[in-house]
Amino acid sequence: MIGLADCNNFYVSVERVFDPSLIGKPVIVLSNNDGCAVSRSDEAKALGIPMGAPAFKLPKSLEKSGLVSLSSNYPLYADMSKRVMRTLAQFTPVLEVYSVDEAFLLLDGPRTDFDSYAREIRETVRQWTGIPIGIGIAPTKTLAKLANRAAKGAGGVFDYSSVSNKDGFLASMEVEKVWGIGPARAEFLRRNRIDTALRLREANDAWAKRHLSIAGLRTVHELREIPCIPLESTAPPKKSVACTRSFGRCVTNLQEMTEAISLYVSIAATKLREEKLAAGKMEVFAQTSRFRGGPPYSASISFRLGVPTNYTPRLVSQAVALMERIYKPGFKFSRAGVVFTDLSDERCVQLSLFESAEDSEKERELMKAIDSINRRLGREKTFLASSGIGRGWKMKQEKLSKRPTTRWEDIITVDVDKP
DNA sequence: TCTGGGGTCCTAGGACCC
DNA sequence: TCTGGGGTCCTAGGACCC
Repeated sequence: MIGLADCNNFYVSVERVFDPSLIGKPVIVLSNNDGCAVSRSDEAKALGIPMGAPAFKLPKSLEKSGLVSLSSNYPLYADMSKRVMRTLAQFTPVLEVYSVDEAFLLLDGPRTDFDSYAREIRETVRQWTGIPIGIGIAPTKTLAKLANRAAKGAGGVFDYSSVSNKDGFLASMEVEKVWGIGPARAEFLRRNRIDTALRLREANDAWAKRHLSIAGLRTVHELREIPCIPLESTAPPKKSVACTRSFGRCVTNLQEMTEAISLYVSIAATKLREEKLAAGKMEVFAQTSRFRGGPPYSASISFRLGVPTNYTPRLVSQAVALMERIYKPGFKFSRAGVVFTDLSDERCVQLSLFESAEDSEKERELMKAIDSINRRLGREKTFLASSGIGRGWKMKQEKLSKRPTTRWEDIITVDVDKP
């Protein structure tokens, strides 16, 4: 049996832990630039504020209702998320952290009274962290997600396996409530008279595969209590790392665009290093706003990095060059970003210098970078393979190692671009 | 009239999730 | 004036290979 634990109104609940005066009030947490509502308390939902509502469009009258709008504080939410997950982990041998506020738990164990066990888990999380959660229980992940929705109106815990009228339960669930059915598929399904989870469960396999893809067929099977989506206790390695931002105002010159992309690249490169990853490919994009007037423009360009790297200076100068290629004067830009893909572990890293190799300060910088890589790799020596190394480098090179190597993971290449 | 067949790899775009 | 950010997976189609 699988449990899905989900934090209620997570960001708002975290804010309430640190400021209890917010309890009982309508509260929303806003996205970057205080753009739109990304988390709402029950009281805010009752005022009719939809998910994603733009803050500037909220009627003034809501202030009179006591609405509190907070800027988001993601490091705080990430920290609280860890605390909640650590608590949940005490109750299960297999915990899959699915998102910042959700986790699947394997409930097969000595306890078979799932409902009271889930209530115990729920109460412990509330006592230890202050965060209210709901738990849905079912034989498959997809059904556990549905059960979790039902838990909201059932005292925080809902066990699908103990439901006597399962058809009735599934018939009461609209098809877009099913995990994996988004707006586009829901509209398609409704056109084909499939408007509830029950009707989707009864769909023809071949038809479902043709129109909903293999993932949709899995969803159908999961509704039939056939597990198709396994629990994954260890997170698979990341396939991309990104930093993208909306500006909050129009940007109409290249200078600001390159400044923005430089910042985003350094943020994303820091993430790479934190995860001990190196990127093999970088993609830079820039867009105009789809909400504002003016001609629309959206462009992206990708660049293969040759030897993977997470070294900020090299990535920044490359990203600036890419931005210069896609930027077009005359457009009002509202968004830009960088996405790193083709990730590998950072044993294979390219460093780069953009000043003269004879510059002693730059030399020290590079040696520091190599030292820090060696420390992270738990290695005494990192091998240096490069062309274009000036006289000043010969000695350092020998100091590093003379051992020949042919394996990529032993190689750090150093580009020395003279000004 | 009639223009192979089978495979891989890459990319772009769409859909979905929180 | 002001409309989020970071991910994953799937599919179709093109380039390329023999």
